[in-house]
Amino acid sequence: MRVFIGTHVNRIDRKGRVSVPAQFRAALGIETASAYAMQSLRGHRALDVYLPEAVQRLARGSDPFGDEDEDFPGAIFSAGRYVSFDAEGRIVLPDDLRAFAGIADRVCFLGRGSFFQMWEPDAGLAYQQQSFRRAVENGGALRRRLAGREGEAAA
Amino acid sequence: MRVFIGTHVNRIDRKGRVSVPAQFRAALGIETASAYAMQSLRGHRALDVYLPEAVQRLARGSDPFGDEDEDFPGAIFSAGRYVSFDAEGRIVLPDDLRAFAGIADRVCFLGRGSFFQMWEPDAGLAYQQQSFRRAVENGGALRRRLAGREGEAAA
DNA sequence: TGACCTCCCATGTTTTCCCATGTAAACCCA
DNA sequence: TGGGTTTACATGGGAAAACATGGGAGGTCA
Repeated sequence: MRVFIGTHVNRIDRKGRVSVPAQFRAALGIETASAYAMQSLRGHRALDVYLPEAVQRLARGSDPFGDEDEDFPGAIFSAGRYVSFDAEGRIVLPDDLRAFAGIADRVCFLGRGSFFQMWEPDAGLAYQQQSFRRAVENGGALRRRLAGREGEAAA
Repeated sequence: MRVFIGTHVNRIDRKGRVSVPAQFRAALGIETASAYAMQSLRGHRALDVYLPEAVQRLARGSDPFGDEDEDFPGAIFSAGRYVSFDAEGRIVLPDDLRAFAGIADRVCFLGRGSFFQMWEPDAGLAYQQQSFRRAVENGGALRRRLAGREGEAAA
């Protein structure tokens, strides 16, 4: 199973290229030559990056969002872009996406399980800490899920 | 059943490597080449370490296009890292996790049953003693719980 | 033709792999 | 049971591989 985990900060060179952390590339799968990057649907000043399959699945209409919601799929397909990797594992970040996230010369990669995000480093780290603090406050259920103690003791 | 028991203090070398106590490695299982280390969800200045499956379990059923609630387990994925063992049973502790726990050149490993923690030694030992004292004071309830199980050794 | 993009190569740094060593615990045998 | 020996473990360091990063050449599109 592919899981995006951890926090990484990489530099953007003058050509607009940035290395995607090797761990994330591995999680995308070696056979994957591209990913789908879009303005965050979660209201963050950040970019969400998905597996190409995830977007295709959405395009086929097999998503949990009903047909009555035209905005959602529309937003997904107009606010995003496929980004492809060069031989060194870098992507070129399009200017408009970069502007949306306020990214200048460094990118903060946040692993979020089934996808990952790209942030301006200060904002990304601040968000990470804040959302982690929330998780601690409400963390009982999460802890049980991690420890494998919901139901039975497996760990 | 895999149980993490006991307290150990090991050194971090100049490359950031630290030996995981042999007992804990055995509890993780020889087939386990890695573990999941993350900022403690318990509000401690420490790192919680789980079996890799724990994260898989959490990642499963997480929809990349899910609603705002996904934001919540999402914090777990950015707050941690897979750490893998070398042939000598050591892991390298990432700088950010190390900073979070205030760990300099020594690590205190605390077994906590279904997982274990890594602490800065002074803080970890203080916490261990304090929580043990609390357990003694509330011993009645604890003993009743223990009595319901077959014999377990305490550290 | 010029701006831009992509593929390819180069380089310094970090990480991983492999082997060596000191020490402490476990084992064995008289 | 005492002493010697072996094994397991934590720790250290060098060499090789992986990685992030930088820049140039050729190709493309307007």
